[in-house]
Amino acid sequence: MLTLKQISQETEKVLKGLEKKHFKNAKETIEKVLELDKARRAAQQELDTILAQNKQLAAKIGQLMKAQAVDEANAVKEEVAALKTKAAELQARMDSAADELQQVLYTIPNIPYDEVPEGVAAEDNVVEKTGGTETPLPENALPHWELAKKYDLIDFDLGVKITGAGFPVYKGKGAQLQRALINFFLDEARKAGYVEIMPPTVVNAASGYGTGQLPDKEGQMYHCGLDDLYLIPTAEVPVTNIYRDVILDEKQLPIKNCAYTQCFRREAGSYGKDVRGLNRLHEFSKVEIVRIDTPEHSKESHKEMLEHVEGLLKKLELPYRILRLCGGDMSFTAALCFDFEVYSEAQQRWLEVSSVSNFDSYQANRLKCRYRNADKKTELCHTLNGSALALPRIVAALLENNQTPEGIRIPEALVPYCGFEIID
RNA sequence: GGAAAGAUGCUCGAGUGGUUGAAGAGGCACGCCUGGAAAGCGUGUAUACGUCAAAAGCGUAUCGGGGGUUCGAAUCCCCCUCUUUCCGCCA
Repeated sequence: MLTLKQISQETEKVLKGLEKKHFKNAKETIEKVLELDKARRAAQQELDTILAQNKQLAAKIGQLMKAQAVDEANAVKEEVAALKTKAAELQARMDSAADELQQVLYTIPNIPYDEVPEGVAAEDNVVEKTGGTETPLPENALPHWELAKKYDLIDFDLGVKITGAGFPVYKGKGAQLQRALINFFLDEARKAGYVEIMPPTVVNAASGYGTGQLPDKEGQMYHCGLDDLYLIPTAEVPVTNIYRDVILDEKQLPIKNCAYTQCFRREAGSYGKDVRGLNRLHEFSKVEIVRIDTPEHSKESHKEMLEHVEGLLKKLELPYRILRLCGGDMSFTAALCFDFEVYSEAQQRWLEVSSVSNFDSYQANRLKCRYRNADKKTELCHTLNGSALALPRIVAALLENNQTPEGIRIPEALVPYCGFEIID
């Protein structure tokens, strides 16, 4: 969430940012925040004074009791009683203002950086770069769900039987390909200096709040009611929460972690024409990269992450493009975000395979993830993350784009990981 | 599932009602000492909020979380959470 300092000291900038993000009632909400903050501070000032008096009187009673001056002590006690009622009242006022303030702050999204383009939706995103090799396919090219069936790689019906729609079963070379991609992505991340983490796949509510999935996306996560735990929608959640309530040393930054996990998303309300095959799943594999950094260096970090992801797509020989997301299409918590899409020749459409975001201090403020700077002062870190990469759509594009009359060709970089050059 | 014990600062660990934000030890940082290092000695070593233009300073809160008793609670009472150990069950 935004810091009170940002809101009170840079009110105009915040308002402009919220407008760019198409957040409704920005002005009223910000005014409400400032008002609640003022109320809270006023209550605290008064309360602190009373508590200080109280404390002194209590010490005095202690001394009197020791000196056996019971009558005098009792007189002071009466004095304290009056203060106590007042203190309770002020405490209640302060707490309710603080609670309400917190609730309002939760509803305010992050503000975009200046370099984020104006815009409402996906159509307004800006294509930054296009790369990779497009390979035109013959007329009778098949979409990946047909190919998956033809070569017996993925069984969607079997998934329905075992679990439900959106939980495919990978078989034979299909399963091997999954494992190959995961290892390939992890190795590439390790070579780029990311420390591998294998986190839990189930998290508690505190972690959900830490990275902002709660309360915002409550209905999008699978929830284990009996134990009040959530299946992770991305490794971002457990990995970033490693740094919740932590004060790092500046020397430790930037922290670079990567993790492979299964990801679970309910995708409530998103059934439709675009969800065929691997295009949208409830469970999928993904390698995520996460960085914790100083404010000064986070933009540089972001760039490095973009280059890393681009490198992966190049090695996989997939046609790709990089989109700079517009204010209206960015996620709630992002300050700057680039999407990577690969072109699916058979479906004739772009598929999103990665989203690389800088959250500025927004996420860190919720996480209370801070670092001690050179002056020994604690400051909020910046957090960043990106998919590197999510498997299903990569698999879709690989199958579709590399189909030949002989079978599906495996890109060179993946051959050592797969142990085969062609799926036939 | 049953039973027991426990949760204190970066770590270990003392503390059962009165200047305890918290003894002591370790670690770490800085300084002295040294040719250099070790040892030794000295100093320092939480966070949040408020006050302030800011810093210093000062005030308040915080000994797992919440509530209560009390003039006063790390210390007493209640509830919750978590951890550990033993038994049972089990991949």
